[in-house]
Amino acid sequence: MYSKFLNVDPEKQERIINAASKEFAQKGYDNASTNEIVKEAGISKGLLFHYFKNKKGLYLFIFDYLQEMFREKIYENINWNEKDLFIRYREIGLLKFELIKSYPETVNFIKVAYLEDSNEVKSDLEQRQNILIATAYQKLFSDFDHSKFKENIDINKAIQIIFWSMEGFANQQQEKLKALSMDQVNPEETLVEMESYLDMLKEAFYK
Amino acid sequence: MYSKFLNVDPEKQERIINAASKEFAQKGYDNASTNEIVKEAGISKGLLFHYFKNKKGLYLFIFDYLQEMFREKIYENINWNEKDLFIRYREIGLLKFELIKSYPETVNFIKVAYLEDSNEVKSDLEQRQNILIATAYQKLFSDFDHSKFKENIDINKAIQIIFWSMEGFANQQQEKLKALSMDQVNPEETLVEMESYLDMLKEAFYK
Amino acid sequence: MYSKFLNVDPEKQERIINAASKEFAQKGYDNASTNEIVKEAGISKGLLFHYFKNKKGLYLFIFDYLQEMFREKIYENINWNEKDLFIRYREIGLLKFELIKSYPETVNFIKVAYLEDSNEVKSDLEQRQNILIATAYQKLFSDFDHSKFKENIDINKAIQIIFWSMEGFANQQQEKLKALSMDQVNPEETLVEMESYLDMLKEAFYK
Amino acid sequence: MYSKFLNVDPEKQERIINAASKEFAQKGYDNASTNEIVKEAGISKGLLFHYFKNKKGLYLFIFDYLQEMFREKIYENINWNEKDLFIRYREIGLLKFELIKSYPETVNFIKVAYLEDSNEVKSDLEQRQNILIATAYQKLFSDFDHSKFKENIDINKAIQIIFWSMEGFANQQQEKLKALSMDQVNPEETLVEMESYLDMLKEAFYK
DNA sequence: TATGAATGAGTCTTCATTCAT
DNA sequence: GATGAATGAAGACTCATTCAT
Repeated sequence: MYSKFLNVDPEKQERIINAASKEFAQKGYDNASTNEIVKEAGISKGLLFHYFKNKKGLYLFIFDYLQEMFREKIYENINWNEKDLFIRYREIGLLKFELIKSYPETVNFIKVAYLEDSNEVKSDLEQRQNILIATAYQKLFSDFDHSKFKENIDINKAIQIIFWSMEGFANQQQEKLKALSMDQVNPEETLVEMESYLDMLKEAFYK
Repeated sequence: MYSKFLNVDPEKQERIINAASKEFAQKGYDNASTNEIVKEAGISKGLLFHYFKNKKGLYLFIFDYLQEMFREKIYENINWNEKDLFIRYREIGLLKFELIKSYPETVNFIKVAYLEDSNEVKSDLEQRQNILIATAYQKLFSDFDHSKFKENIDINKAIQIIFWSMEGFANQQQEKLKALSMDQVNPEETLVEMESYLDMLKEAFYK
Repeated sequence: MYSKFLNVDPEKQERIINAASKEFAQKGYDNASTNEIVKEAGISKGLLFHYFKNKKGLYLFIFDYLQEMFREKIYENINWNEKDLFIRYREIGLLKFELIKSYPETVNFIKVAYLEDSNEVKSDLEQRQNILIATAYQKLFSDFDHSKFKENIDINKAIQIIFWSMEGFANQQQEKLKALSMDQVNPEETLVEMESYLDMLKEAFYK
Repeated sequence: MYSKFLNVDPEKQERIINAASKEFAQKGYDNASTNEIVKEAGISKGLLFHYFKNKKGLYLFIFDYLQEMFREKIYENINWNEKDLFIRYREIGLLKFELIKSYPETVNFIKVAYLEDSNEVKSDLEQRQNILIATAYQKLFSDFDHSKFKENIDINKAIQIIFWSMEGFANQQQEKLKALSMDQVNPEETLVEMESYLDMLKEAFYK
């Protein structure tokens, strides 16, 4: 499918991926300009379409490529034997922080893609997201040791609340990041704050 | 500012507001077409720009107008004397449900506006949202009776967790709504489910 | 449908019709450039699409417009009471000559349109041509006085032969015209030659 | 000129000729895509231009090649000793029918080439067609026995009328063919109808 | 000989905005 | 106030042709 692209000079591949993910993340699918992408990547108009056939092909390639990259990072960095929910969440939080620090543009692309509502790519994205949720996501946010929860509560609902809280916390931190530069943020502090939330939830739902 | 517009026949005002909010909600700022708006509203191209100067002016007017409308609805329907957090959340949940049922298009506009990332209006929207959060929002989600909380917990963090949980729940419900039509949803059921989450959180954080 | 266009300054209408029919006649539908048309007509890119929606709309408008123009000329200049086939063909030949002299570009457009095979407009053209053949064409090349034909021949086949001969003659003359300029052609001579063919066919098929 | 091409594997030559003639016949010179041709022929982009220098070179080669092929078929199948015009036309009609049945794509290419009006190849084609008409064509449609014609008529004009009638008939049959598939056509019937026209013309112009 | 990546001018079409009426 | 004709830059995408390998 994308064999043409995957056979070219890796440095050029990277330039194109960076240019495209940045443009798509900033402007969304419809308003991203292939003109801008080729200008930024330093390639000709025709070449982009030689590689990807059309704008949609480029977008979905970038999506798949980055998704896969993050999936790999996650697989490598999560201790799948650990079944304690709170320990897992600490790991996830730490990893998320690392990823944002290392690949800010691309993290942003993936995040924005979940909100993309251009008719042109909507259904393809939804399909991909359903697959993702049914696989990696599932594995990441379930399969916990239930024996540690208090006995008189609905465990699935408790897990939901923890999930929502962590998402809320992450969004809050990202909002802060927008205003400040990466350097001004103290990762230690953020992680300590996250832990304090996790501790409150542990106190609430664990025996 | 928009005095020209506000002096015209109210029925025409409504036609324009409806046409514009629908178009913006469906396509986002950049992809919304002023052509479509004037066609739907039954007015001429020039008149729209006579009233609002440019597309951005129209967008921000619509945003302010609808925001204000919802603010009024909220003020009228919330019992501001009630300081119990969980009772307040029940009221908010109920009200949200009513609003979605009565003004689906406009609720959608406001919701989408918070995700709008067109460079053209981004900063103006952020400014408005900051103001909002500092005023109405603040009032809605704070000023609670702290005496009912357990004594050894960080009350502000508990309030955050409850807020994030309710946001997560609302988003989950909206996802469901997308697939189903409004009629197929059982409001009773939704509210019961919401209450069960609230009860769990109450158990966790109240004395 | 094309009311926008039909309401503008007739001189501008003419410029656009001339520019478009010339471009389409020379290059065919697909290869005609709307860029060239607007340049030649002295209007902006957007205006053309304001009038005609798209290239196809422009093409079909031009086709209908010119077709109708020629239809009117034919109706005015043919003596419909005359039922003698050979007198009718003399009239048609004379009229054709006049039209080519007065509207060389547009005659060319119509002629080329019958050979157009772009998928984009093929079916629309065929439909129009079927209608035309079923109406004007039919009337022009049928309804003759059969009593003057020799009795032992197939009259319909005789009429066909006369039709094909006149078409062949007209094409031959147009080929000559391409090489020479209009001025160098002697209309008298052409008409005399045509008559000599008609006389031979009359001798062959009339009593 | 095309020595590079003529020295390669004949099977590959054939693949290229078939692919190119099909594409050109279907879309005309300008809209034919060299991309499609190389894809269909199973060769690389560069190789096509290595053989033929450019698109025009390819087109004219194909034209000459097919023209020559048909010229040979004609020479082999026409009885050049027979000087009777009507017998010759019967032979030609029969041969045309055979060729259309055996080489539909390539016959189509030649036919369409005569209507080709792309500026890029127009003059080259016209030149070739003039040469053709001055040679093979001349021989095919002239050099008849004049002694059989009625004495008081212009024999050259009579020959023209017969030529135009046969062309008209052939076009009429091809129109029919477009609607129907080749299998649905009854060759017997077509030839009988052709003969009836020839008989009428014979009656008209022969002693 | 053979490949196919690379080019960039050209294609039609849409758009917010202006301005004479 | 109200109209809608007019603008032209920008959009995605295609194409014949070249050239390093």
